[in-house]
Amino acid sequence: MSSSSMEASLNMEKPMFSFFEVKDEPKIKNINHFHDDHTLASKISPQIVLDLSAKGEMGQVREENQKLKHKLSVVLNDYKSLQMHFNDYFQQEVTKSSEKQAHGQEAGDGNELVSLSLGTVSSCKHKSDGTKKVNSFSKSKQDSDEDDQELKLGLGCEFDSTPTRVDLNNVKNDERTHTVEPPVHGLKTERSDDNELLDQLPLKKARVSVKVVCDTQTMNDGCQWRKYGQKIAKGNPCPRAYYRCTLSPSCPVRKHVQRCAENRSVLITTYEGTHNHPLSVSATAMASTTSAAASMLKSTSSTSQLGLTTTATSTTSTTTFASHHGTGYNSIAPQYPFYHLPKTTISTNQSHPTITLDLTSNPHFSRSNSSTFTMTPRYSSSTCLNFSSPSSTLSSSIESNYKNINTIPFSYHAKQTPSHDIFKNMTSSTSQQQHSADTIAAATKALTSNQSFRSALAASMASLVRNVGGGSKI
DNA sequence: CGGGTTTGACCGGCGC
DNA sequence: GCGCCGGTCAAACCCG
Repeated sequence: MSSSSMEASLNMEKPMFSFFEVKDEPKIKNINHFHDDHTLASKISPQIVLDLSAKGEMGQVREENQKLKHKLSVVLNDYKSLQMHFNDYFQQEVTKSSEKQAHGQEAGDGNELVSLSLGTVSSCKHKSDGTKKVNSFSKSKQDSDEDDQELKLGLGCEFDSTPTRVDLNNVKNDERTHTVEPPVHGLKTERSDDNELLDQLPLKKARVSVKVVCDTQTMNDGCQWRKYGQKIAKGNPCPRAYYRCTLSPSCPVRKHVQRCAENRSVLITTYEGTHNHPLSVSATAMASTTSAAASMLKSTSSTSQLGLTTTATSTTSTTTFASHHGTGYNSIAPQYPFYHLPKTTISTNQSHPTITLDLTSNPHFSRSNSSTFTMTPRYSSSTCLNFSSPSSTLSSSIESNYKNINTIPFSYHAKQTPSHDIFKNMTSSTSQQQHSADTIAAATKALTSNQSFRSALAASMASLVRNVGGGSKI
């Protein structure tokens, strides 16, 4: 090996040394050695001395390199061994969870995992796809060992082509590659019989209606909408306005807004579709609310019928993983405790499975034994309180950071923090005409001043960084 | 001038 | 087949 090639080799090895934080001792030793040799240098040619010292230095470095390579191979072997054990463990968990869920759905109880997706038919089928659910579950479980009574807060987009077994190395890639909402056709083949309603309506997207008391023309949900039509619907003198999401040109999400015929102060906003782009925090809040509702729609669909009214409790045993559509931003959602939805109505009007969240009356939120806070506070006329104004600087300012965190920081372990107090404070304002900007500012202040919230947010960020960034596989 | 809104026309599903 | 109705399109219009 020539000296130049050796130098090249050394240059290549150097990063590894620094990676393993090899101390400078060899170098120091070499320097001393160099000095010793240098005393001879006065008698011998300086060039020869340099060659000798360099060769000696390289020899020691090579020796260290060999040791480190050996250590590295040992570490890699340990890592592979651990990974195999890890996979085996998860496969066992998969089996257990599948059995649990199969029994849980039949029995109507089950674990309290909720998929939060803005319900689409394509995602509905996952309800019966036990394996996928478990995949999602197990993946999220990496971040938390809590296995029950938790809620996945995602922005609804669920895909059906995830691997049928736990392959931790592939899951992440799968999520990232699913950028297009799968076609709704042919879904029936994969769905189980317990989802009769949606089986009967395989081509219709689930809808989520939100009824709020609102003085403004539309409810500010953090998204950006463009009006594309208006109609006078039968039986309601108030016109219905049609909007589509303009945050992304290809976003399929639409909503229509209509005032209640009986009570003009009540605004009925119906969402349909799933965002295929990152959302601001405020928009995520809305999406998560509707997602939870959509999930409930799915989970209760087997018993739903026209006019069925229920208070949303932990009725769902759905554990489908909700990842943000096509972006992977929400590839791993931390698990959160379940919270209760407000008064909820499920119907199949117009052949669309629709769930309505009635936020116009005091919802009497209750807390389950296991925790949780009520995510959906009562809306007042100052609607923009909960979901910021589209024009708010909050949304835009958060947007950039939020692109890395699509998991909603709106909900977190309530065991740690009575976060509903935040909302109580936020919603305690009785000023019906309070400007949204003021409200947003207050909300921002309330959130950012809450240490626990920040901690939860940091944990959420860390979780995503671990799983989305850096390419780490476990 | 570009982007959003308005509004009449059009289309497709559904019931009779 | 026909009419009703919800939903969408697109040209005209408006506004900053």
